[in-house]
Amino acid sequence: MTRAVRAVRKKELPEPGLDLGVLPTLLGYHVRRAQVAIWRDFVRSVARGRIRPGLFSVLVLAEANPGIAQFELARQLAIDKASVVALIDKLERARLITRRRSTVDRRRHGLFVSPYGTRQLKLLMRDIARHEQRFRDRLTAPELQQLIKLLKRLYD
Amino acid sequence: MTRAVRAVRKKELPEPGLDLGVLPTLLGYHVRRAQVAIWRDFVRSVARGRIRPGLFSVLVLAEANPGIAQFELARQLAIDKASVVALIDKLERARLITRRRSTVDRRRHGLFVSPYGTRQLKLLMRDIARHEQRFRDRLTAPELQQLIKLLKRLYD
DNA sequence: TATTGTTATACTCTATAACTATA
DNA sequence: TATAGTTATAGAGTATAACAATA
Repeated sequence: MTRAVRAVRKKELPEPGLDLGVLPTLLGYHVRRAQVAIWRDFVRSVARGRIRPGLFSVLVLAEANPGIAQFELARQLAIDKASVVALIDKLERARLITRRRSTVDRRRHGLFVSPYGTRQLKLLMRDIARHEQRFRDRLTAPELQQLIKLLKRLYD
Repeated sequence: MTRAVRAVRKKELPEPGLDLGVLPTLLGYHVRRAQVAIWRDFVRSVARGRIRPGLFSVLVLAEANPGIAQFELARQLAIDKASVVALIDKLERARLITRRRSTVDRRRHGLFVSPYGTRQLKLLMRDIARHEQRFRDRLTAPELQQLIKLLKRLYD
């Protein structure tokens, strides 16, 4: 490409400094970008990408609430109960969780983290801690508290 | 169900007050929940769900940067150039955007918002403003500025 | 009748690889 | 050789509808 053409292109086509228009004035834009940044770091650094944030949440909730029913998980994650089935299938195939039919209400399949799952969760938490730290390092302690407080305000 | 059974279930199965375990200590958890809340409100309230946040971003970027190339869009949105094609296809079918081959570099398809697209974007902005306002109402002006500043810190 | 879990199906958003046309 | 756009294909993640088992 000639020098003249390069000059023309500079005029005709927008280059490095892109105009973001109205986007930076929108709260949703910034929340989205922060979420994407954190999501990618999570996938890159936790369990070699084999456990995504969704599966991790399920594992934590099942560990904290032994015997939790799938529809309760669905409600907490704000997804349909049908969508939970695939998540649990995956965790069960990985031997991290077991379904046990409730003797009290036989429609329910209580979820229990296996001993192996508990051990794996402990290992996972080490990756998570490092992942978290990378973002906390960008904030002071009061800033972190303030940020969480304001985010809660958006979804509570 | 008998009264006795209800009592047993209360012991055996976790109910309303779910234990969230370690989740509330994680920054990513709160960012994710805020993002989901904003996303859902966007889909519910903007263009009757026919324009999602992704398409909206593309439209705004094309309007602010007439002739922008698809690979530049891809870089800005941090997605693959192949993924941009489907987005542009959709916007072109909706007559909001046109591809025009660059005369300078014939590999590039410059993107231009159509006059109709510009009008639609203006209408869209009214929905967006109301959507934004619903979340801004939960914060004071200084809190909003602080929140944006801290979110930027996470992805910059 | 209502609830819990499941299957079947489909849609959105994204990625990778291989291709074309241009540079 | 490298770049811009495209196609084909696949994999998450989600939804809806219909169903079986159970309450």
